Amino acid sequence: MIDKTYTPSEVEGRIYAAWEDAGAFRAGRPERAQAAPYSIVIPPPNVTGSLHMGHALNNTLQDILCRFERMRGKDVLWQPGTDHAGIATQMVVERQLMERQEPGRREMGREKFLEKVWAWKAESGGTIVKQLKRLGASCDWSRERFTMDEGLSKAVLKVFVTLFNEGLIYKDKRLVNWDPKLLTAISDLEVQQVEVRGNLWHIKYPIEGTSEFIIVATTRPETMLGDVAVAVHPENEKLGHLIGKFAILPLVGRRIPIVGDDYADPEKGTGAVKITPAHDFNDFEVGKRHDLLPISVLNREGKIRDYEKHLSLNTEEELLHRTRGSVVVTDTSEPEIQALKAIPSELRGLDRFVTRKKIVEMLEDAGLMDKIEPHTHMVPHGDRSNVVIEPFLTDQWYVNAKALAVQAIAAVREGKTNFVPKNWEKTYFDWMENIQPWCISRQLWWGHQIPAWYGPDGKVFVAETEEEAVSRALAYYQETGAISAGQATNMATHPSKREPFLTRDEDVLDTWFSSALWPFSTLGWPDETKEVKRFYPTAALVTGFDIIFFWVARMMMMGLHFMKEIPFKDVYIHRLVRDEKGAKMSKSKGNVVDPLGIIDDYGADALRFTLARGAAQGHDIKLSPQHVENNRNFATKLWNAARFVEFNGAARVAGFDPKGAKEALNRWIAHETAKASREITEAIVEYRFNDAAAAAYRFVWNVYCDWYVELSKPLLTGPDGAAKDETRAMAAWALDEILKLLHPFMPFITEELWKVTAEQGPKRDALLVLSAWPAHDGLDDAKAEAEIGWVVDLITAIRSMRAEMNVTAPMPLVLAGTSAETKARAQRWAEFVKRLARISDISFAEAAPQGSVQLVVRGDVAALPLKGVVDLDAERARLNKEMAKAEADIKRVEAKLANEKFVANVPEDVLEEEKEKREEAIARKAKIVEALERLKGAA
RNA sequence: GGGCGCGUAGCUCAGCGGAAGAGCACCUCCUUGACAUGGAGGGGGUCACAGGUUCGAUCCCUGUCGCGCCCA
Repeated sequence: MIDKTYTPSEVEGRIYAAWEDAGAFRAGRPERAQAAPYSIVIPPPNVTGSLHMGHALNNTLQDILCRFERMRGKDVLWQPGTDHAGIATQMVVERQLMERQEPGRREMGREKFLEKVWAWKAESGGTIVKQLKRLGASCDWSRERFTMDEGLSKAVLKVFVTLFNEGLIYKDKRLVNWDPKLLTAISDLEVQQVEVRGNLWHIKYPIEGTSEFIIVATTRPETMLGDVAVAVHPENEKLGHLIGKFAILPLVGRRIPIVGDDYADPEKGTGAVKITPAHDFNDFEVGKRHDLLPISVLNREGKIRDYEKHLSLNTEEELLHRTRGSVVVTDTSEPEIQALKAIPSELRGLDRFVTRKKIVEMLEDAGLMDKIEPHTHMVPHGDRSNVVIEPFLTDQWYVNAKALAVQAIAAVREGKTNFVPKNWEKTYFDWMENIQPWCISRQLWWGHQIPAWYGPDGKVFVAETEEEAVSRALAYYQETGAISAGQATNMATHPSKREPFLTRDEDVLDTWFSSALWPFSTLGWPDETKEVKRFYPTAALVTGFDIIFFWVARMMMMGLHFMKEIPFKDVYIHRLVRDEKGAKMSKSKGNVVDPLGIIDDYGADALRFTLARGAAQGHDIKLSPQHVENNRNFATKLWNAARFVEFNGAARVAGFDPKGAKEALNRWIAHETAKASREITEAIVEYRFNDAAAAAYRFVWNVYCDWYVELSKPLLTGPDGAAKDETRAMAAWALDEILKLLHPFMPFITEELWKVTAEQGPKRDALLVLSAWPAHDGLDDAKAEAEIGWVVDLITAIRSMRAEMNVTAPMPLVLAGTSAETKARAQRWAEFVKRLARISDISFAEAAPQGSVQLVVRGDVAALPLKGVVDLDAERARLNKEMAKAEADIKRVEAKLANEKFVANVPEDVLEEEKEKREEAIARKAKIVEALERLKGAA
């Protein structure tokens, strides 16, 4: 017996467990050994993460694809896992240490700290996995991977070393985006531009040997300590003559050249800009063009350097702990030392923002501040730390992304990988074609430590294992005579003796470096596993547009370089889930909707169906509780339809073939089922999730429930016999097909119904999740459609008239001047029409009785003798309205047909169609005229 | 400044060359045996604006105006 109501919270956990117990999600099930493979890798959520609405959408869509393809018989691998989220995880654990008042990361040292991180991961890292299960995600959890696990780490090392040996990874001194709070480099992509209201300070720089000034405008006066030039546009009429002269840098007295460079926009600010190559990306380029040595005046914490204390960019505290491997140790040049010495002592060691204030005061005191203009501009912020990012000159590891991008661009150009919707290609190309070197080193501890070892002279040895790096290094230094054979042997056999002769790079790789390998590293690469062979390349990648650069592009590069093949055939890009008002969900706005809360209240199926129905390509989804409620109602509707079927003894019949149905009603629902399954299948294949969901919704509610169930009632409650048996079998069959068609969208309720409906009829072979997707051939039936379509239209027309005329009482129906076919049809369906349209009796006549209301249904006249029952004036008004419509239709079509050019240009079938339209409209008008005549007679 | 996208019923959105659609909301009626988490019916749109292409434009092109997002 099916319960009266469906309670998701009582069912979902049990159903999920049943799937897992059956190993339903496992790739490589023996019976599918010959099946085509289908694979998707999950965009790995952060191990620190918990499920938000974006995940819910992303994973619902992947789950629809996976369940669909699994039902289509494929050997599906949905590869799950999480990434180690270097910065985020390290921050979480450090915060935890602080809260517990335990020693900090530096105090406990790298090894101890990493133990703490792993302990944290073991305890809290599985949150999101549990949450994905509540959503119904059919991942192969037996293959769950983690970017820091052994296999993936092996892949990372292999890739790093290979690219290094190929010259595609190298160390370089460049400006990076430096996070002065987290004390690490971050990539361009981790920087958010934030609009900030600041000032444009106009500062007077004295011109050497004159009493004149050149005025520069800047948003960052504190960087003037590191100025190396002033630039003006070479064609600047007012200032051009100053090129070649020198300015005297205020407060420090350093002499700096005035150079001509078209970077200085004559229209902007004062037309002259200060050049600070060590603290600005544009200035760095200008500096290079003019051979100017950068001067770094800030240390890694964003404080003014103090040359008396130390000359590295590290602070004193850092110096105590540093080893030579740290990339931040940078040699300081002699001119730089001189420049640092010139910095007023009261500024040294001050924070950058304090310095700004102080410098402004000092300049004002010196009378060198020309003016201060309020100025709103974009300021880079770290997306994790939320502090202002500092362009910072350091040694870091880079990937030559430009070289790797060539193939990645070509693969999309050649259509090997397709973006859906297609227009994302443009975004991809724009970025790929202007790609910058990818900074992959991070000054963190949690991550894949860079496999590079340095000798005493700074020479670098890169290898997958320490043994290999050490042996190569020792051989090298033995050859150069730096060490003796004995020393070499000693260090080779005793790891503890290596330091400080050989030290390992302390830094780790960007988390995205390991994520870039995800489509193959998770399959076991670099080992030659059967999974790599079978499941690479993957079929589709489903992700948000925000990580096209971070992730998609990099997977393309790495996949093509190492696997010689694209990582995925299709990239489906979905949009954002917004709140019901269309605002972006954010913690600070407090409008975040928790998917787990929605699942608690409405069930996972309702949430999934809502997201699927909203997932139109290229559109954000506005999620309102109202929509979720509607889809919960849809689930209820389905549940009740199943109850109806069960009550009426409509059990499945073994070997039932819908093709053999005799009853028009049954042939009709088979026809409609085939149509719906075609629509749904095509839509999913084309990633039109909203269309697929809408087609399913329409079929279940507006076809099966509204008409098939209603029309089947007389048969099901009527006398026993072949027709009743057939209807029972068909009702059950169609319900089964519905369960299958809805399963990818609403897996829980459909699986539950699959189970409870199994109590009647033959035993089920398998869980719904593993059953076969509907493929219906030979069920299309135009004749059945014409028959049932007529019944539906007739009933609808009568109901409509009733509502309009406000007539509720039963009434007789007279079919006037109908064809033999219609007459036969009416006789066949008399009982149904009577029941659903509240008709007391059906009769036939040559002409409609006087004073009757006449309806035109598919060309036939249905008359309802309502003299004295309805307001005939109202009926006249209704008919006149109909007539106006018919006349307008005729007029429009005739205008077209009278147009010579139209007749000449239009394709034959369109012309035919138009002619038919005309005939239909004329006939319709005639019927209306006739009806009006009858009415006249009745008055 | 460059790029992408969007302005269609009160709301959320489909449609994207041949007679304006759905869901929700709204109004009217209905506790008839699956379902009131329901049923039946209805009203409601110069498809942002202005040009152009076409026999024909919500759909294609150009421009304007609004609104997003991404990259400088």
